Amino acid sequence: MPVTIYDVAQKAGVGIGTVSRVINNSSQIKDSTKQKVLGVINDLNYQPHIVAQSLARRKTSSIGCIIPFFTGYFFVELLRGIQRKVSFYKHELILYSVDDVSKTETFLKKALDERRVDGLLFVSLDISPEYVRKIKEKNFPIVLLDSYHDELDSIKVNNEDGAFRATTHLINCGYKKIAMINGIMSSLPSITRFEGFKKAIIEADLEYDERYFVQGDCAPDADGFNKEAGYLGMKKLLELGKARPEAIFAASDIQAVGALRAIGEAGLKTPEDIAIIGFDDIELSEHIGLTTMRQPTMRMAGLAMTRLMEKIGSKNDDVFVKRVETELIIRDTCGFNLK
Amino acid sequence: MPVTIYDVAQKAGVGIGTVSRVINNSSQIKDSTKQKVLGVINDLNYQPHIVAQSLARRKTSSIGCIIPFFTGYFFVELLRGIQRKVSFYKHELILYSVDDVSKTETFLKKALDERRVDGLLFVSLDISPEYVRKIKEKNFPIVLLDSYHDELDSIKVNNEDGAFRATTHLINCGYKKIAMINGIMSSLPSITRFEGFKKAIIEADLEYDERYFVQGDCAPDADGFNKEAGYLGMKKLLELGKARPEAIFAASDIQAVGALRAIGEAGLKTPEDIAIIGFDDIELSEHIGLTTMRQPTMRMAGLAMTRLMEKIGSKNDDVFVKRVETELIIRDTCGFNLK
DNA sequence: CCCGTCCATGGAAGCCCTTCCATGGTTTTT
DNA sequence: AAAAACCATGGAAGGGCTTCCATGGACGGG
Repeated sequence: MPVTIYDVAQKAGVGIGTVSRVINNSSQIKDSTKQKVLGVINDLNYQPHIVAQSLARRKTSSIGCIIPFFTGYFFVELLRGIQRKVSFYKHELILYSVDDVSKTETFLKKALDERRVDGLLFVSLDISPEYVRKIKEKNFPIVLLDSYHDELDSIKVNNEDGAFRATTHLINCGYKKIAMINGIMSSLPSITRFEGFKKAIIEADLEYDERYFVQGDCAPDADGFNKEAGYLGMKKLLELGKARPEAIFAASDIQAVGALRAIGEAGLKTPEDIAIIGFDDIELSEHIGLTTMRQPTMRMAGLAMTRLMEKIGSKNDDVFVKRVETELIIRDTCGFNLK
Repeated sequence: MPVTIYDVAQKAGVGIGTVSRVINNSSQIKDSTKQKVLGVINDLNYQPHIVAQSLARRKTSSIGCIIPFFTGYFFVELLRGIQRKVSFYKHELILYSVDDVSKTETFLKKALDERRVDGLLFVSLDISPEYVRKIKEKNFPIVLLDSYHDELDSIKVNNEDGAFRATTHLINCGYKKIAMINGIMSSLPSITRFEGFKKAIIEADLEYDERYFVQGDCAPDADGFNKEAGYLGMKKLLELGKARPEAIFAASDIQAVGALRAIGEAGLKTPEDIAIIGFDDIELSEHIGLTTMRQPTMRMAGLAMTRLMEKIGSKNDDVFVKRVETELIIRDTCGFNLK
């Protein structure tokens, strides 16, 4: 039988209220009493029962994270940053990883209705109007990370600018026939990255060729930001034969990896035959020398968590939006270092 | 104010016990009553308060996972399998990711003493005798995954055999000068993989050359199973000049990636100049054509979770040990397909 | 020396469920 | 027809904490 606050109180010859005050570091306590209670706590090896505390405090000290865990390593790196901050705030992280987009709502429902978490980090997914309404209604603390909705707090990356600069970098490297491999166009990052790509092409007075824009073919429940999509997209571009592009902007590093494979299988070399730039800067990119636009994952995760904890503390309801910038990381695949 | 079981009971004109029975699908309930209560639950949009349920049931419906999240993608893939099963069992997953080995105990303490989780999955880490004792004492449900202790349940991979077969495969490909890049030798997988490597070398009547065995140099808190360690290890082997090995067995895929980079930087090619085989079969290995020993991550995760749920259900205390086998995945880097 | 303050403290009530026991009604048995 | 067995149900107790309110002692001021 676990030791409870009553055992401690009895053995210390004080009331349970006093023990509770000691545990919670209340100021209204005589130092001698505090030491005595602390001694007993130590002797009995007492640990407060977190669940009971949660019930009484009406706080769970845990935050939930709804994240499409399985579609890419970008998320893994975000998760890293999140976990770090969660520990820092002495909270627990409950992971709701979505491997099938339809689960998003199930998880939202759980988090909102069951009151198991104090707040929610909602990563890279779309949120339905119905749940936005529910969230506003309950004034439930939530922060969108790498996602956006105008009524909710969000940390997002400047995708358009990132795509613009990625494409511009390829242009500066001297390429004229530039293609883009994108995710499915129903996702916001896909749309904005495409905008940036197109803008760069047009501002440089290059011709926008529809054949040079391919969307990730993928399984119905995925988002196209994966290896296969990159591979298949590249295949499609290679089928253009002589008209094939000289350089590729892939909307994610993992797509770039797939594309690289297709390029290799075609007996071509990077960057000599086809240059490529990715987006994300996931860990493996460094190893394969992929030029890419780095998303500041740690920073994004940190900002999101800080904001979330702030909201949990004080339920203010102004909408907070933070946009972070990407950084061009030049490696081998863009051909920049060839000159 | 959230709606409670009392509100439901009152509105439905029944007692709280009855409502509770409906929620929990008790058999002892007249169907007409059940329907009536269900109706009210729906009307009021009632959701049981999970924390209160946990307290009353003395179950949290959540399981914890202590995992060295940040040292490799192998863990990410295990986590994938774990999460899938956790959802299946309608539980929650609390993630305790260890980025600094010293945190292991902190997390163990939390999980054991605070009673926030019903059980624990302990992945790829070492557990101190003190905690083994505590666990046995409390009969706390825990399963070690990719780790081992003779008094606790564990799912482990046959590392020795895997390493043996990996090395043998290189031998079969015709290489004679074979090196191994390993993690730090204080970790069990490192030790057993080394055993397998050595056994293969000796059984093939090749000479075991000490210079061909390098341990991952790495940060003090890491385990050497990472990219840098692979990179540095390979550099060391390349410094051997003419005496350099013809083929490498890397104890993890991510080390192989690092090694590959070092090979590339030295102007050498794989597998023509130096062949390499990894261990793990992480997702990216397929893309870079890395020959490797696949660890059945999904299966391991599934087995561990199944066992854990079984233990949570019925506290039997026999020790369960399951050893799974690796699978040779032949791709490009071993040179097998060159012939 | 008495009264008003202020502190440290005890403990009841409350958080929201589950579960056990008691109850009254119904059905079966003899 | 009475006794026995059975059911569905209500609600108190209990799970382990926090917090508010009441209390009594110490202390300063008049």
